[in-house]
Amino acid sequence: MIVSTRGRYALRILTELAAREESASLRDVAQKQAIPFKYAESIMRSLVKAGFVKSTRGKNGGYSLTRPPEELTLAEVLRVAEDSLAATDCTGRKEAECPNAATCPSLPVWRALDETVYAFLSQYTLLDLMPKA
Amino acid sequence: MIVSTRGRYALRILTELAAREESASLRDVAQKQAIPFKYAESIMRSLVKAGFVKSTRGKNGGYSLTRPPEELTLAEVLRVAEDSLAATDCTGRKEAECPNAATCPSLPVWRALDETVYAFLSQYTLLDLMPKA
DNA sequence: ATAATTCCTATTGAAAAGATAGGAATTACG
DNA sequence: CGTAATTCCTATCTTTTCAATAGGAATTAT
Repeated sequence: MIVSTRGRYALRILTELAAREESASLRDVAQKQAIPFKYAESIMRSLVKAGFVKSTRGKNGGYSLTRPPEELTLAEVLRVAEDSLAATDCTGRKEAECPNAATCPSLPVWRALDETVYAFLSQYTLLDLMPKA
Repeated sequence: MIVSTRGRYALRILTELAAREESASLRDVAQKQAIPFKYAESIMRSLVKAGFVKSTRGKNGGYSLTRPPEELTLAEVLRVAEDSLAATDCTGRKEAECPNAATCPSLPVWRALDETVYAFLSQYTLLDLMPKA
C-alpha cells in the first residue's frame, strides 16, 4: 500500500496543527482526530526528525509546523510517514536484494511509476486538505 | 504495496507464455521462472478467470494467451493479479467502510492518484517486458 | 490403465502494519 | 521546591496481509 493508515494519520495530525495558531499538545490533536495517542506519538517522531514540525517539551509543551501548510506537499509528508513511497519492493527498502536488477525488464517501469506517483503527490499541499480553505 | 510479488509473478508467467508458440504446462513455466509451482497455480486461476489465458486440461494440457502480448497492458494484468491496484484502503476493497467519505478532503486526491497510476500502467504491455523484443 | 495436467479448498508460515505499555527526561507553574 | 503535563524512547503485543504449501478431485492424451 502506498498510502497506509500511518500516512493518513500523519496528514490529519499535520492539518490539525496547521489549523491552530499556537503549538498544540499531541493529546489534544490525537483526540480531536480520533487517532490512538501512542500511535500518534510514534508518527510524530518521524515528523520531527524530518523537520516538518518543531516540538516544545515539558508542561505546556506541544508541536507546531515549521512551514506554512501550502509549502508542505503530500509527497514529502507521505514519504517520511510511510518510510517509502515505493510502489514495489524492487524500488523500495529491499531494492538491493534482487540479483536480476541489471537485466530486469520491469525495473525501469517501476522506477518510472514511482516518479509518476511522487510527481502527482507533489501537486498537493497540506492546504488542500484543510476543511475551511 | 501496489505491485507485490503476486503481480510480478503474474507478469513473468505471462511473458513466459508469450514467448512460446504453443500452450505450455505450468510446471515448465514456473520452473523456468523460478516461481513456486503451487503459488503459480493460484495466480493462474485469476488469470484464467479474467480471460487473459485459456487452459487445456488433462495430459499435454497447459495454458496459452488469448491475445497478442502487445494487447495486454500491465494495468489490466496487475489489477487482476493484485485484486486491486488501489493506492490506499480508502479507494480499495475497504472503500465502503469509511463513514467520513462524504466529507473527507483527501478522498478525491486518492481517487485521482489511482487514476494516474492506472493510466501510467496502461501505457505498457507485456511486449515491453519481453527480453528479446 | 496410467500419467500428466488443470482445478479447487484449506491450511500454514512469515512479514508487515497497527496499536499498546511503561517509563525517562524535560519544563511551566503553584 | 514538587507536581503535573508534556515530549521522548524502547520494547512488546496483536492483527492483518501476503506468500507458500498440502492434498486431492477432475480431466484427457496416449
